[in-house]
Amino acid sequence: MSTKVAPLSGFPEFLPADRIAEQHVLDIIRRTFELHGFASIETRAVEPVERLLGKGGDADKEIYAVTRLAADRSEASSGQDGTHELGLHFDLTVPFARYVVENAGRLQLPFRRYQIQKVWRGERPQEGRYREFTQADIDVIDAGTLAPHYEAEVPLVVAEIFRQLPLPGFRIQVNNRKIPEGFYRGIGLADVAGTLRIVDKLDKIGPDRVRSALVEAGASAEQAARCLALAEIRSEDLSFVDRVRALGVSHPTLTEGLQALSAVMRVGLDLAPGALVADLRVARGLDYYTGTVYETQIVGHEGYGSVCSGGRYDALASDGRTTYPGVGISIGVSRLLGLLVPRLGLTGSRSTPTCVLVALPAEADRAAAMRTATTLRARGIPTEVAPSADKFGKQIRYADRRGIPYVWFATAEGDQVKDIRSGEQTGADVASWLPPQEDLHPGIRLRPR
RNA sequence: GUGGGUGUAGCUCAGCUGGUAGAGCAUCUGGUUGUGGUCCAGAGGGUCGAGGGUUCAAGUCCCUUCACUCACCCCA
Repeated sequence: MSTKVAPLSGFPEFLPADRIAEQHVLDIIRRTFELHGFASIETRAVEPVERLLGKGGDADKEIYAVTRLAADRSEASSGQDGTHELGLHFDLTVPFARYVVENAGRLQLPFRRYQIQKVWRGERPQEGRYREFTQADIDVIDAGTLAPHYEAEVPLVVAEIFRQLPLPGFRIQVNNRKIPEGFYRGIGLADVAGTLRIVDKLDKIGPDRVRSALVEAGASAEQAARCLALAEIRSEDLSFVDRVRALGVSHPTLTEGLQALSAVMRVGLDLAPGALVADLRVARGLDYYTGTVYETQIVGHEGYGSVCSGGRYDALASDGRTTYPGVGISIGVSRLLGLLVPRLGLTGSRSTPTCVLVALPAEADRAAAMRTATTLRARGIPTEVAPSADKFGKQIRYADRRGIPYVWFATAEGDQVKDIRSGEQTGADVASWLPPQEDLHPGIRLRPR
């Protein structure tokens, strides 16, 4: 057995400073979710495979199965005798829908929840695509019917979060699947899903290749042209409605979709102007979305992929008698960090939460140093004692390497604290000294590039 | 799952038509005998991804395999 260690592709791990940046982002997300009144839940990592299957398109190929190493065949089989094949969840929406059905009698509906957890997909990893990654979800689920105003609310929460991050800009693109669906039916194209999939590649392969792909898939030249005309519509205001109408297609589903998207955009224009873009080419997301869909690009990194997406699902959760429609949006925290850290140089302001290192003149002084540390900690100042009574130069270097801003010295003239960035060392009282607020806890910074 | 690329020190990489393994950065020590960062000197660190083959001789050529990586598919 080899002792050689190597990274596992698609299972990213951060060094401490970058992890601090990730935690900072997670803190912003959590604080903002709670500010909007979403309650936290955590669901188990596994679901019966049969529950996962068929909920996410090709997801079945991506599901990681979980079995005991020592399990025999009968134990791993699914079904009858109370045993089930288990799989790791590939998103947080499917488990949440299960959770709502399971606890419907104990939940107050409509239920607003957030959930920040790892998910797993057995894909080929590459930049921004992982096999294990963190998602931060909010969803609202109700019984029977779900008020449409929630479709406008969830992306605005995300916009509020993204505004707090050091991003060059972002666009939450919104569409309603009923628009292309009604439009395609209105011009006589029956294969809605297939057409969507081709049109969705517009950014990547350009209009000419989309046109030929559509024709190859059975559309006439004229139908292909009209699909492209629809897909090219994009607006930050409500003008997309007139532009769709100008294409002269009418279908009741199309009308429904236009009304729904208008309602979302109207709220966005009022409360977060510029954050939402109606973009009629957006189709992506898992199969279970039935109306509004969201996808988010970072300005200048459009090819990187969506860092946040979601939508409305009307039929995902059902116990057979009651259906629980919902709408939700999911921030791809790992993907977002995969952009922020390597591409934009985001990292932690230090590699440890420690604010003060208490220097140790001699090992015999450890007890006194620990008392000093205890006093500082009691006032909320993250503190550690030097690992050994090395020369002070080494102890200072210990702090410097980790980005710890202050070193505390007990001297014959009384306690002194040194700001190792400026080199300034001054007398300090362990019972009252406080660092500036911005030094108390690590924050984020951009690496000089 | 399909197709391409790359595997040499902790990291980034050099290593010619085969001839005894190298640099920079990082780490540690000393210069600096209890106040870091700069500078100078030195040291440690490698089954050259793994296995097989060709050869007097393989990091270098051939085969197999694994890993990583990029694109496709799909997606956060």
